[in-house]
Amino acid sequence: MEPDISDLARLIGDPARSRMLIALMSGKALTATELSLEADITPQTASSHLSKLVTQDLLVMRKQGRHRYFQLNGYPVAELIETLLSVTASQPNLTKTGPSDPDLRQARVCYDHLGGALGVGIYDSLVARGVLEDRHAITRLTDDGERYFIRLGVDFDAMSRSRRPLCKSCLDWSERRTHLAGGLGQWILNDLLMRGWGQRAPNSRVVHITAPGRKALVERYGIEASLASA
Amino acid sequence: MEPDISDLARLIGDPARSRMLIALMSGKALTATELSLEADITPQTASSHLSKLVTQDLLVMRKQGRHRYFQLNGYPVAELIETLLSVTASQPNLTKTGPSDPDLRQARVCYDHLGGALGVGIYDSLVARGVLEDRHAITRLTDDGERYFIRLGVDFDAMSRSRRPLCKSCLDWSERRTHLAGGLGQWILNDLLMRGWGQRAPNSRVVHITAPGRKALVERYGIEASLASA
DNA sequence: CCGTTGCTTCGATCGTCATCGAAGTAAGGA
DNA sequence: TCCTTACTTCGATGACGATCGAAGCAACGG
Repeated sequence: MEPDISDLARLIGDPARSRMLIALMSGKALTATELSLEADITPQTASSHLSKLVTQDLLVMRKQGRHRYFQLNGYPVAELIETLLSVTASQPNLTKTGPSDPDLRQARVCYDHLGGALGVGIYDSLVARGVLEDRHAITRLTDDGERYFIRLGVDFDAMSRSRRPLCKSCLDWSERRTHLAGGLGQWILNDLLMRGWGQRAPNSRVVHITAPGRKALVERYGIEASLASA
Repeated sequence: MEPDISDLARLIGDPARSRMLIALMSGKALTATELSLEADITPQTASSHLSKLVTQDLLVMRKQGRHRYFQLNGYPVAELIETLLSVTASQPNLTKTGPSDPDLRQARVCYDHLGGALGVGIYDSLVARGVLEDRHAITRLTDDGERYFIRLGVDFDAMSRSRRPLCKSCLDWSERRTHLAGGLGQWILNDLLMRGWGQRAPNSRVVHITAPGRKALVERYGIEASLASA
């Protein structure tokens, strides 16, 4: 007898619940009210849904005074959502949305790292420069790549302490190609944001790149200039 | 606007449909009648469900006379199902099944490669022997490993012609650890079956290992003897 | 040709569950 | 203290879709 996946799938299969899960792919913790707005439902409906998602371990909840903050319950859940997004996006018969948001395709947060055309462009450039090695869809950091990132400021000692993979290929749903996940993928996104080269949109996963940030990304990662344009 | 994953999830979220999808994780093509027996529903209900699964690209169908053979629509779908299995198995609040089938945990087909304790045991042993390198959950074949598999009879030229990754880590739902997927994972399963060291159970994903097969696996892959016992 | 088997389509039935109005509790702040 | 806001619980309602009996079409084999 294998695990019964239908409960899990059915849990995600409700439109309101799936919209809330997608919103939480931003990696942020959102309140119940924020999530009800995301899903365009009343707070009482959201409350009922969120209770289910917490009971069945897809979300974790933290109380802060009267606020209830919800987050995805870790990386496996994010991976599952991204896999669903990827399969959905690659199967035209399942896609009934109109033209997708160009900003979202350009650059967006994929849980804790950068996705979209920009994320893929950085990945490709790093591979072309011998920083990463992509062999049969397996991604690893080269020795040169390690030195490259040390120069950029990465603390590999701290990163090694985590069981988190350094490089992990993450199939980008909008580009259908690989962007970088893992510890280094996360570092790249955080670095970009901390330097002010881009900002996260307040209520979506979009990452807007500034004009100076564009130049900096071209220079830093060797991406094509057209990829960093707004 | 992101892809709407709720349709896909809801499609899998029906108990009868999920049972059929799991049955097809054996990698075999099954007829509509066989699938209706798997799901314990009438043929007419199965027909209705299968039509949906084909229309929405989760399954492909081939007619042979009066027989309709259904298969999973490729590796991304298998990956999605295995991810669902893994998340389900790791979340006790979602698991309401009784003790799992020990044969299924021992050795089973995961789409086209070997999973279960045996699959994980082979993986661990290959890592310990320097055939595979598992670094931060990324799996790659070492140079020694390439020679090792050439000696075993692997044709890497033929395998390189496929875009299929050589080694891919696949998270095993019963062991919660990695077994080997990709071209080499597939080769190992096929080799084992062709040599008669084990046989597939007729109506499940279980792989039964013969007594001589046990010895051979211990010798060939250096697994612990206890792992190959029935 | 005819009976059997595999599979599909149709439509009525009924179980499931998302939804929100109403009501209530708790936290925050003036 | 009192008003506002965040959130939960309850229960009735109605939309949705899985299900199977009935019927039909096509392939197979004696």
